[in-house]
Amino acid sequence: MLQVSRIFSPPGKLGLREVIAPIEGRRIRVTGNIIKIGQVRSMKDKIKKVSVRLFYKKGYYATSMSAIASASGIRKSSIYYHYSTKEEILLDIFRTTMIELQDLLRERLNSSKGAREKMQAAIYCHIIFHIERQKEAIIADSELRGLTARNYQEIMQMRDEYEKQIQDVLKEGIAEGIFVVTDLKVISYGILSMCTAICTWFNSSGRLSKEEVADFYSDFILKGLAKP
Amino acid sequence: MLQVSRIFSPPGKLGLREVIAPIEGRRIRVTGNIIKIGQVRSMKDKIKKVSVRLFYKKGYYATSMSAIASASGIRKSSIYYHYSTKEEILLDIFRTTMIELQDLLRERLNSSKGAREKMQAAIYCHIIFHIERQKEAIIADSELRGLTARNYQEIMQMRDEYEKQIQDVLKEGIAEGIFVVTDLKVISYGILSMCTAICTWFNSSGRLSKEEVADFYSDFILKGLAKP
DNA sequence: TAACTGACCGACCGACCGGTAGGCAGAAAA
DNA sequence: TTTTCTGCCTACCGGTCGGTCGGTCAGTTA
Repeated sequence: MLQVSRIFSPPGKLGLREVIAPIEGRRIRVTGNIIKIGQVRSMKDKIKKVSVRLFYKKGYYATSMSAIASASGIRKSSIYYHYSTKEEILLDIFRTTMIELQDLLRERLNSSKGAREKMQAAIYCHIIFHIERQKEAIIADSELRGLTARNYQEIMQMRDEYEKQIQDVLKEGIAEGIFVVTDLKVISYGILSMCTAICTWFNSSGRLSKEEVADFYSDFILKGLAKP
Repeated sequence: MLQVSRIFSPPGKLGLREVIAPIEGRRIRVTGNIIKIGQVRSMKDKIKKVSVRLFYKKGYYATSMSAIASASGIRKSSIYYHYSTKEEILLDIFRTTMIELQDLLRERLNSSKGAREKMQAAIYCHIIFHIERQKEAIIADSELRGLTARNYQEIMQMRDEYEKQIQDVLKEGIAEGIFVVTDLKVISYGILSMCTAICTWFNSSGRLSKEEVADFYSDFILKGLAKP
Protein backbone atom coordinates (compact mmCIF):
# COMPACT_ATOMS: atom_id res chain seq x y z
CA MET A 1 0.00 0.00 0.00
CA LEU A 2 1.29 3.43 -0.90
CA GLN A 3 1.46 5.57 2.16
CA VAL A 4 0.50 8.93 0.75
CA SER A 5 2.95 11.52 1.94
CA ARG A 6 2.85 15.28 2.03
CA ILE A 7 3.73 15.33 -1.61
CA PHE A 8 0.13 14.58 -2.44
CA SER A 9 -1.38 17.27 -0.26
CA PRO A 10 -1.11 20.61 -2.10
CA PRO A 11 1.57 22.72 -0.47
CA GLY A 12 0.77 26.39 -0.84
CA LYS A 13 -0.64 27.62 -4.12
CA LEU A 14 0.38 24.69 -6.30
CA GLY A 15 -2.26 23.35 -8.66
CA LEU A 16 -2.92 19.66 -9.28
CA ARG A 17 -0.61 19.30 -12.29
CA GLU A 18 2.19 21.01 -10.48
CA VAL A 19 1.73 18.69 -7.55
CA ILE A 20 1.77 15.55 -9.60
CA ALA A 21 4.66 16.55 -11.84
CA PRO A 22 7.44 16.22 -9.26
CA ILE A 23 6.35 12.73 -8.30
CA GLU A 24 7.39 11.36 -11.63
CA GLY A 25 10.96 10.24 -11.33
CA ARG A 26 11.10 10.61 -7.57
CA ARG A 27 12.00 8.10 -4.92
CA ILE A 28 9.00 7.25 -2.84
CA ARG A 29 9.64 5.43 0.40
CA VAL A 30 7.01 2.88 1.43
CA THR A 31 7.91 1.63 4.88
CA GLY A 32 11.51 1.01 3.99
CA ASN A 33 11.22 0.03 0.33
CA ILE A 34 12.11 2.40 -2.45
CA ILE A 35 9.97 2.51 -5.55
CA LYS A 36 11.50 4.10 -8.61
CA ILE A 37 9.10 5.88 -10.91
CA GLY A 38 10.42 6.87 -14.30
CA GLN A 39 14.14 6.97 -15.15
CA VAL A 40 15.30 9.52 -12.62
CA ARG A 41 16.52 8.09 -9.34
CA SER A 42 16.56 11.21 -7.21
CA MET A 43 15.68 14.86 -7.30
CA LYS A 44 19.35 15.71 -7.79
CA ASP A 45 19.38 13.62 -10.94
CA LYS A 46 16.20 15.30 -12.08
CA ILE A 47 17.66 18.77 -11.57
CA LYS A 48 20.72 17.74 -13.55
CA LYS A 49 18.66 16.23 -16.35
CA VAL A 50 16.44 19.30 -16.56
CA SER A 51 19.49 21.57 -16.52
CA VAL A 52 21.00 19.69 -19.43
CA ARG A 53 17.83 20.24 -21.41
CA LEU A 54 17.62 23.94 -20.58
CA PHE A 55 21.34 24.72 -20.95
CA TYR A 56 21.22 23.01 -24.32
CA LYS A 57 18.12 24.86 -25.44
CA LYS A 58 18.79 28.36 -24.10
CA GLY A 59 22.39 28.39 -22.93
CA TYR A 60 23.86 28.49 -19.45
CA TYR A 61 23.64 32.23 -18.83
CA ALA A 62 20.15 32.53 -20.27
CA THR A 63 18.85 29.75 -18.03
CA SER A 64 17.76 30.93 -14.59
CA MET A 65 17.69 28.90 -11.42
CA SER A 66 13.95 29.48 -11.16
CA ALA A 67 13.47 28.04 -14.65
CA ILE A 68 15.40 24.93 -13.61
CA ALA A 69 13.36 24.73 -10.45
CA SER A 70 9.95 24.98 -12.07
CA ALA A 71 10.90 22.47 -14.75
CA SER A 72 12.03 20.15 -11.97
CA GLY A 73 8.78 20.62 -10.09
CA ILE A 74 10.30 22.23 -7.01
CA ARG A 75 11.01 25.73 -5.73
CA LYS A 76 14.19 27.58 -6.59
CA SER A 77 15.55 27.50 -3.05
CA SER A 78 15.23 23.71 -2.94
CA ILE A 79 17.84 23.42 -5.64
CA TYR A 80 20.36 24.79 -3.16
CA TYR A 81 19.84 21.75 -1.00
CA HIS A 82 21.38 19.64 -3.78
CA TYR A 83 23.76 22.10 -5.41
CA SER A 84 25.47 24.99 -3.69
CA THR A 85 25.70 27.21 -6.76
CA LYS A 86 24.48 27.34 -10.33
CA GLU A 87 28.00 26.72 -11.54
CA GLU A 88 28.12 23.47 -9.59
CA ILE A 89 25.29 22.09 -11.71
CA LEU A 90 27.23 22.97 -14.83
CA LEU A 91 30.40 21.45 -13.40
CA ASP A 92 28.54 18.25 -12.56
CA ILE A 93 27.34 17.99 -16.17
CA PHE A 94 30.84 18.66 -17.46
CA ARG A 95 32.45 16.09 -15.19
CA THR A 96 30.12 13.20 -15.86
CA THR A 97 30.12 13.88 -19.59
CA MET A 98 33.89 14.05 -19.83
CA ILE A 99 34.40 10.99 -17.68
CA GLU A 100 31.94 8.91 -19.67
CA LEU A 101 33.55 9.97 -22.94
CA GLN A 102 37.04 9.35 -21.60
CA ASP A 103 36.13 5.88 -20.27
CA LEU A 104 34.42 4.94 -23.52
CA LEU A 105 37.46 5.89 -25.59
CA ARG A 106 39.91 4.12 -23.33
CA GLU A 107 37.84 0.94 -23.39
CA ARG A 108 37.54 0.96 -27.18
CA LEU A 109 41.23 1.69 -27.71
CA ASN A 110 42.23 -1.17 -25.38
CA SER A 111 40.18 -3.63 -27.41
CA SER A 112 41.71 -2.52 -30.73
CA LYS A 113 44.95 -3.58 -32.37
CA GLY A 114 47.09 -1.41 -34.59
CA ALA A 115 46.90 2.30 -35.37
CA ARG A 116 44.41 2.00 -38.20
CA GLU A 117 41.91 0.00 -36.18
CA LYS A 118 42.46 2.24 -33.16
CA MET A 119 41.88 5.42 -35.15
CA GLN A 120 38.74 3.94 -36.62
CA ALA A 121 37.51 3.01 -33.15
CA ALA A 122 38.34 6.45 -31.78
CA ILE A 123 36.50 8.29 -34.55
CA TYR A 124 33.57 5.94 -34.26
CA CYS A 125 33.12 6.22 -30.51
CA HIS A 126 33.69 9.97 -30.50
CA ILE A 127 31.01 10.49 -33.11
CA ILE A 128 28.48 8.04 -31.69
CA PHE A 129 28.89 9.58 -28.24
CA HIS A 130 28.47 13.12 -29.57
CA ILE A 131 25.27 12.10 -31.33
CA GLU A 132 23.75 9.98 -28.58
CA ARG A 133 24.65 12.56 -25.96
CA GLN A 134 23.97 15.51 -28.19
CA LYS A 135 22.78 17.88 -25.48
CA GLU A 136 25.61 17.19 -23.04
CA ALA A 137 28.14 17.30 -25.87
CA ILE A 138 27.01 20.72 -27.02
CA ILE A 139 27.08 22.04 -23.47
CA ALA A 140 30.56 20.62 -22.90
CA ASP A 141 31.66 22.26 -26.13
CA SER A 142 30.18 25.71 -25.70
CA GLU A 143 29.66 26.52 -22.04
CA LEU A 144 33.24 26.49 -20.82
CA ARG A 145 32.92 30.19 -20.11
CA GLY A 146 30.44 29.40 -17.36
CA LEU A 147 33.23 27.86 -15.30
CA THR A 148 35.44 29.89 -12.99
CA ALA A 149 39.21 29.49 -13.09
CA ARG A 150 39.64 26.45 -10.85
CA ASN A 151 36.85 24.41 -12.43
CA TYR A 152 37.84 25.56 -15.89
CA GLN A 153 41.34 24.20 -15.38
CA GLU A 154 40.03 20.88 -14.13
CA ILE A 155 37.90 20.38 -17.23
CA MET A 156 40.60 21.60 -19.57
CA GLN A 157 42.97 19.05 -18.09
CA MET A 158 40.49 16.27 -18.80
CA ARG A 159 40.14 17.57 -22.33
CA ASP A 160 43.89 17.62 -22.81
CA GLU A 161 44.18 14.03 -21.65
CA TYR A 162 41.50 13.02 -24.10
CA GLU A 163 43.26 14.76 -26.98
CA LYS A 164 46.51 13.15 -25.96
CA GLN A 165 45.02 9.71 -26.51
CA ILE A 166 44.14 10.64 -30.08
CA GLN A 167 47.59 12.07 -30.63
CA ASP A 168 49.11 8.84 -29.33
CA VAL A 169 47.18 6.88 -31.94
CA LEU A 170 48.49 9.23 -34.62
CA LYS A 171 52.05 8.72 -33.34
CA GLU A 172 51.53 4.97 -33.40
CA GLY A 173 50.39 5.18 -37.02
CA ILE A 174 53.45 7.23 -37.95
CA ALA A 175 55.71 4.70 -36.21
CA GLU A 176 53.96 1.89 -38.07
CA GLY A 177 54.57 3.81 -41.27
CA ILE A 178 50.91 3.87 -42.32
CA PHE A 179 50.07 7.52 -41.47
CA VAL A 180 51.55 10.73 -42.80
CA VAL A 181 50.92 13.66 -40.45
CA THR A 182 52.20 17.15 -41.21
CA ASP A 183 51.64 18.38 -37.65
CA LEU A 184 50.44 16.19 -34.80
CA LYS A 185 48.50 18.79 -32.81
CA VAL A 186 47.02 20.62 -35.76
CA ILE A 187 45.76 17.45 -37.40
CA SER A 188 44.42 16.00 -34.15
CA TYR A 189 42.50 19.22 -33.50
CA GLY A 190 41.13 19.06 -37.02
CA ILE A 191 39.94 15.49 -36.67
CA LEU A 192 38.35 16.09 -33.29
CA SER A 193 36.64 19.32 -34.21
CA MET A 194 35.04 17.93 -37.34
CA CYS A 195 33.74 14.94 -35.38
CA THR A 196 32.58 17.09 -32.49
CA ALA A 197 30.69 19.51 -34.72
CA ILE A 198 28.42 16.70 -35.89
CA CYS A 199 26.35 17.15 -32.74
CA THR A 200 25.41 20.66 -33.88
CA TRP A 201 23.74 19.58 -37.10
CA PHE A 202 22.88 15.90 -36.77
CA ASN A 203 19.17 15.14 -36.84
CA SER A 204 18.25 11.69 -35.58
CA SER A 205 15.11 11.66 -37.71
CA GLY A 206 17.05 12.80 -40.74
CA ARG A 207 18.29 11.15 -43.90
CA LEU A 208 21.30 9.38 -42.40
CA SER A 209 21.89 7.11 -39.42
CA LYS A 210 24.64 7.91 -36.94
CA GLU A 211 26.54 4.82 -38.09
CA GLU A 212 26.52 6.02 -41.69
CA VAL A 213 27.84 9.43 -40.70
CA ALA A 214 30.53 7.80 -38.57
CA ASP A 215 31.55 5.61 -41.51
CA PHE A 216 31.73 8.55 -43.91
CA TYR A 217 33.94 10.55 -41.56
CA SER A 218 36.07 7.55 -40.70
CA ASP A 219 36.77 6.90 -44.38
CA PHE A 220 37.47 10.55 -45.11
CA ILE A 221 39.88 10.99 -42.21
CA LEU A 222 41.75 7.72 -42.74
CA LYS A 223 42.21 8.60 -46.38
CA GLY A 224 43.57 11.97 -45.36
CA LEU A 225 46.03 10.31 -43.01
CA ALA A 226 47.10 7.40 -45.20
CA LYS A 227 50.58 7.13 -46.65
CA PRO A 228 50.25 7.22 -50.45
CA MET B 1 42.84 75.74 -34.07
CA LEU B 2 40.95 73.11 -32.15
CA GLN B 3 37.80 74.61 -30.80
CA VAL B 4 37.46 72.81 -27.50
CA SER B 5 33.96 71.44 -27.18
CA ARG B 6 31.93 70.14 -24.25
CA ILE B 7 33.76 66.88 -24.55
CA PHE B 8 36.73 68.38 -22.79
CA SER B 9 34.85 69.85 -19.87
CA PRO B 10 34.19 67.12 -17.31
CA PRO B 11 30.50 66.14 -17.41
CA GLY B 12 29.36 64.92 -14.03
CA LYS B 13 31.69 62.72 -12.03
CA LEU B 14 33.98 61.66 -14.86
CA GLY B 15 37.68 61.69 -14.15
CA LEU B 16 40.31 62.92 -16.59
CA ARG B 17 41.11 59.55 -18.13
CA GLU B 18 37.46 58.84 -18.67
CA VAL B 19 37.00 62.16 -20.33
CA ILE B 20 39.88 61.71 -22.71
CA ALA B 21 39.08 58.13 -23.61
CA PRO B 22 36.01 58.84 -25.77
CA ILE B 23 37.87 61.36 -27.87
CA GLU B 24 40.11 58.73 -29.35
CA GLY B 25 38.46 57.49 -32.47
CA ARG B 26 35.80 60.19 -32.54
CA ARG B 27 34.98 62.62 -35.25
CA ILE B 28 35.85 66.10 -34.18
CA ARG B 29 34.45 68.95 -36.21
CA VAL B 30 36.64 72.00 -36.60
CA THR B 31 34.62 74.60 -38.46
CA GLY B 32 33.44 72.20 -41.10
CA ASN B 33 36.41 69.87 -41.38
CA ILE B 34 36.37 66.42 -39.86
CA ILE B 35 39.48 65.12 -38.19
CA LYS B 36 39.71 61.42 -37.67
CA ILE B 37 41.62 60.25 -34.63
CA GLY B 38 42.54 56.59 -34.40
CA GLN B 39 40.96 53.90 -36.56
CA VAL B 40 37.36 54.32 -35.51
CA ARG B 41 35.33 56.66 -37.65
CA SER B 42 32.33 57.22 -35.43
CA MET B 43 30.99 56.38 -32.00
CA LYS B 44 28.78 53.72 -33.58
CA ASP B 45 31.87 51.99 -34.93
CA LYS B 46 33.50 52.27 -31.55
CA ILE B 47 30.52 50.68 -29.81
CA LYS B 48 30.62 47.85 -32.33
CA LYS B 49 34.32 47.32 -31.97
CA VAL B 50 34.10 47.32 -28.19
CA SER B 51 31.16 44.92 -28.31
CA VAL B 52 33.13 42.51 -30.46
CA ARG B 53 35.88 42.51 -27.88
CA LEU B 54 33.51 41.99 -24.95
CA PHE B 55 31.24 39.44 -26.62
CA TYR B 56 34.34 37.48 -27.57
CA LYS B 57 35.81 37.67 -24.09
CA LYS B 58 32.75 37.16 -21.91
CA GLY B 59 29.96 36.09 -24.23
CA TYR B 60 26.87 37.94 -25.41
CA TYR B 61 24.63 37.24 -22.43
CA ALA B 62 27.34 37.92 -19.88
CA THR B 63 28.12 41.30 -21.43
CA SER B 64 25.97 44.13 -20.14
CA MET B 65 25.06 47.30 -21.96
CA SER B 66 26.68 49.32 -19.19
CA ALA B 67 29.93 47.39 -19.71
CA ILE B 68 29.82 48.21 -23.42
CA ALA B 69 29.07 51.82 -22.59
CA SER B 70 31.89 52.32 -20.13
CA ALA B 71 34.38 50.59 -22.43
CA SER B 72 33.21 52.94 -25.19
CA GLY B 73 33.61 55.98 -22.99
CA ILE B 74 29.94 56.98 -22.97
CA ARG B 75 26.88 56.38 -20.79
CA LYS B 76 24.64 53.39 -21.24
CA SER B 77 21.69 55.42 -22.43
CA SER B 78 23.77 56.94 -25.19
CA ILE B 79 24.18 53.56 -26.81
CA TYR B 80 20.46 53.63 -27.54
CA TYR B 81 20.99 56.60 -29.78
CA HIS B 82 23.03 54.39 -32.12
CA TYR B 83 21.43 50.98 -31.55
CA SER B 84 17.84 50.39 -30.53
CA THR B 85 18.49 47.11 -28.69
CA LYS B 86 21.36 45.00 -27.51
CA GLU B 87 20.47 42.39 -30.09
CA GLU B 88 20.89 44.95 -32.86
CA ILE B 89 24.56 45.31 -31.96
CA LEU B 90 24.98 41.55 -32.22
CA LEU B 91 23.08 41.47 -35.50
CA ASP B 92 25.30 44.22 -36.90
CA ILE B 93 28.39 42.18 -36.02
CA PHE B 94 26.88 39.07 -37.57
CA ARG B 95 25.89 40.83 -40.79
CA THR B 96 29.16 42.56 -41.50
CA THR B 97 31.16 39.44 -40.63
CA MET B 98 29.09 37.16 -42.84
CA ILE B 99 29.07 39.59 -45.73
CA GLU B 100 32.82 40.07 -45.61
CA LEU B 101 33.42 36.33 -45.49
CA GLN B 102 30.94 35.71 -48.30
CA ASP B 103 32.46 38.39 -50.52
CA LEU B 104 35.97 37.13 -49.88
CA LEU B 105 35.06 33.57 -50.85
CA ARG B 106 33.19 34.61 -54.00
CA GLU B 107 36.10 36.75 -55.14
CA ARG B 108 38.65 33.98 -54.58
CA LEU B 109 36.51 31.35 -56.28
CA ASN B 110 36.00 33.56 -59.32
CA SER B 111 39.74 33.94 -59.78
CA SER B 112 40.37 30.19 -59.57
CA LYS B 113 40.15 27.56 -62.28
CA GLY B 114 39.18 23.93 -61.70
CA ALA B 115 37.79 22.17 -58.63
CA ARG B 116 41.14 21.43 -57.03
CA GLU B 117 42.36 25.00 -57.21
CA LYS B 118 38.95 26.29 -56.10
CA MET B 119 38.83 23.97 -53.08
CA GLN B 120 42.32 25.03 -52.13
CA ALA B 121 41.34 28.68 -52.42
CA ALA B 122 38.16 28.13 -50.40
CA ILE B 123 39.96 26.36 -47.56
CA TYR B 124 42.70 28.95 -47.58
CA CYS B 125 40.44 31.99 -47.43
CA HIS B 126 38.10 30.42 -44.89
CA ILE B 127 40.99 29.66 -42.55
CA ILE B 128 42.82 32.95 -42.99
CA PHE B 129 39.60 34.87 -42.39
CA HIS B 130 38.80 32.87 -39.26
CA ILE B 131 42.26 33.56 -37.88
CA GLU B 132 42.51 37.22 -38.85
CA ARG B 133 38.98 37.91 -37.65
CA GLN B 134 39.20 35.55 -34.73
CA LYS B 135 36.91 37.49 -32.41
CA GLU B 136 34.14 38.08 -34.93
CA ALA B 137 34.42 34.49 -36.16
CA ILE B 138 33.97 33.04 -32.69
CA ILE B 139 31.00 35.30 -32.04
CA ALA B 140 29.42 34.34 -35.37
CA ASP B 141 29.97 30.72 -34.49
CA SER B 142 28.71 30.67 -30.92
CA GLU B 143 26.27 33.49 -30.32
CA LEU B 144 23.48 32.51 -32.70
CA ARG B 145 21.25 31.94 -29.69
CA GLY B 146 21.33 35.66 -29.00
CA LEU B 147 19.28 36.29 -32.14
CA THR B 148 15.50 36.18 -32.17
CA ALA B 149 13.64 34.19 -34.82
CA ARG B 150 13.61 36.72 -37.65
CA ASN B 151 17.25 37.70 -37.34
CA TYR B 152 18.28 34.13 -36.76
CA GLN B 153 16.71 33.10 -40.03
CA GLU B 154 18.41 35.91 -41.90
CA ILE B 155 21.84 34.84 -40.67
CA MET B 156 21.14 31.15 -41.21
CA GLN B 157 20.20 31.90 -44.79
CA MET B 158 23.52 33.64 -45.33
CA ARG B 159 25.28 30.66 -43.80
CA ASP B 160 23.41 28.26 -46.06
CA GLU B 161 24.43 30.25 -49.12
CA TYR B 162 28.04 30.13 -48.02
CA GLU B 163 27.95 26.37 -47.49
CA LYS B 164 26.32 25.96 -50.88
CA GLN B 165 29.33 27.51 -52.55
CA ILE B 166 31.58 24.90 -50.94
CA GLN B 167 29.21 22.14 -51.95
CA ASP B 168 29.25 23.42 -55.52
CA VAL B 169 33.02 23.12 -55.60
CA LEU B 170 32.72 19.54 -54.35
CA LYS B 171 30.18 18.81 -57.10
CA GLU B 172 32.51 20.31 -59.66
CA GLY B 173 35.31 18.04 -58.46
CA ILE B 174 33.08 14.99 -58.70
CA ALA B 175 32.05 15.98 -62.23
CA GLU B 176 35.71 16.44 -63.14
CA GLY B 177 36.34 12.97 -61.73
CA ILE B 178 39.04 14.13 -59.29
CA PHE B 179 37.03 13.99 -56.02
CA VAL B 180 35.32 11.07 -54.33
CA VAL B 181 32.64 12.24 -51.91
CA THR B 182 30.51 9.78 -49.93
CA ASP B 183 27.95 12.42 -48.96
CA LEU B 184 28.02 16.00 -50.18
CA LYS B 185 26.47 17.69 -47.14
CA VAL B 186 28.18 15.58 -44.51
CA ILE B 187 31.61 16.07 -46.02
CA SER B 188 31.12 19.79 -46.60
CA TYR B 189 30.07 20.23 -42.97
CA GLY B 190 33.14 18.29 -41.90
CA ILE B 191 35.50 20.41 -43.96
CA LEU B 192 33.97 23.68 -42.81
CA SER B 193 33.78 22.79 -39.14
CA MET B 194 37.39 21.72 -38.93
CA CYS B 195 38.49 24.93 -40.62
CA THR B 196 36.19 27.06 -38.49
CA ALA B 197 37.36 25.51 -35.23
CA ILE B 198 40.87 26.79 -35.86
CA CYS B 199 39.84 30.18 -34.51
CA THR B 200 39.20 28.61 -31.10
CA TRP B 201 42.75 27.38 -30.59
CA PHE B 202 45.00 29.35 -32.93
CA ASN B 203 47.53 31.55 -31.21
CA SER B 204 49.12 34.17 -33.40
CA SER B 205 52.25 34.22 -31.27
CA GLY B 206 52.44 30.43 -31.30
CA ARG B 207 54.58 27.89 -33.05
CA LEU B 208 52.90 28.06 -36.46
CA SER B 209 51.90 30.81 -38.87
CA LYS B 210 48.38 30.98 -40.22
CA GLU B 211 49.67 30.13 -43.67
CA GLU B 212 51.30 26.95 -42.40
CA VAL B 213 48.11 25.84 -40.68
CA ALA B 214 46.12 26.60 -43.82
CA ASP B 215 48.56 24.54 -45.88
CA PHE B 216 48.39 21.58 -43.48
CA TYR B 217 44.59 21.54 -43.55
CA SER B 218 44.44 22.07 -47.29
CA ASP B 219 46.71 19.07 -47.88
CA PHE B 220 44.82 16.89 -45.43
CA ILE B 221 41.40 17.70 -46.89
CA LEU B 222 42.43 17.40 -50.53
CA LYS B 223 44.00 14.03 -49.78
CA GLY B 224 40.77 12.93 -48.13
CA LEU B 225 38.78 14.02 -51.19
CA ALA B 226 41.13 12.74 -53.89
CA LYS B 227 40.19 9.84 -56.13
CA PRO B 228 42.71 7.05 -55.53
C1' DT C 1 19.40 85.88 -34.12
C1' DA C 2 16.29 82.06 -33.86
C1' DA C 3 15.10 77.42 -34.85
C1' DC C 4 16.68 73.02 -35.47
C1' DT C 5 19.48 68.79 -35.09
C1' DG C 6 22.92 65.34 -33.58
C1' DA C 7 24.96 63.25 -29.78
C1' DC C 8 25.00 62.68 -25.38
C1' DC C 9 23.66 62.61 -20.25
C1' DG C 10 21.50 61.46 -15.36
C1' DA C 11 17.76 59.50 -13.21
C1' DC C 12 14.80 56.17 -13.23
C1' DC C 13 11.79 51.85 -14.31
C1' DG C 14 9.95 47.08 -13.53
C1' DA C 15 11.61 42.60 -13.97
C1' DC C 16 14.55 39.41 -12.72
C1' DC C 17 18.95 37.55 -11.05
C1' DG C 18 21.56 34.11 -7.81
C1' DG C 19 21.47 33.20 -3.29
C1' DT C 20 19.98 33.13 1.96
C1' DA C 21 17.26 32.53 6.31
C1' DG C 22 14.34 30.13 8.73
C1' DG C 23 10.54 27.00 9.15
C1' DC C 24 8.01 22.63 8.78
C1' DA C 25 6.33 17.81 7.77
C1' DG C 26 7.57 13.23 7.78
C1' DA C 27 10.92 9.44 8.27
C1' DA C 28 14.66 7.48 10.77
C1' DA C 29 17.40 7.01 14.77
C1' DA C 30 17.92 7.18 19.74
C1' DT D 1 8.51 8.60 22.97
C1' DT D 2 11.71 12.05 21.92
C1' DT D 3 15.30 13.77 19.00
C1' DT D 4 17.65 14.29 14.76
C1' DC D 5 17.88 14.33 9.86
C1' DT D 6 16.09 14.88 5.14
C1' DG D 7 14.04 17.42 1.66
C1' DC D 8 11.44 20.60 0.66
C1' DC D 9 8.86 25.13 1.47
C1' DT D 10 7.78 30.61 1.85
C1' DA D 11 9.63 34.94 2.10
C1' DC D 12 13.03 37.84 1.23
C1' DC D 13 17.73 40.02 0.12
C1' DG D 14 20.85 43.34 -2.49
C1' DG D 15 22.18 43.88 -6.92
C1' DT D 16 21.88 44.05 -11.91
C1' DC D 17 19.56 43.70 -16.14
C1' DG D 18 17.86 45.96 -20.71
C1' DG D 19 15.57 49.79 -21.71
C1' DT D 20 13.03 54.65 -21.36
C1' DC D 21 12.54 59.44 -20.53
C1' DG D 22 13.15 64.25 -20.30
C1' DG D 23 16.42 67.09 -20.70
C1' DT D 24 21.08 69.67 -22.39
C1' DC D 25 24.31 71.76 -25.15
C1' DA D 26 27.40 72.55 -29.32
C1' DG D 27 27.17 73.27 -33.93
C1' DT D 28 24.47 74.02 -38.31
C1' DT D 29 21.11 76.18 -40.98
C1' DA D 30 17.77 79.72 -42.19
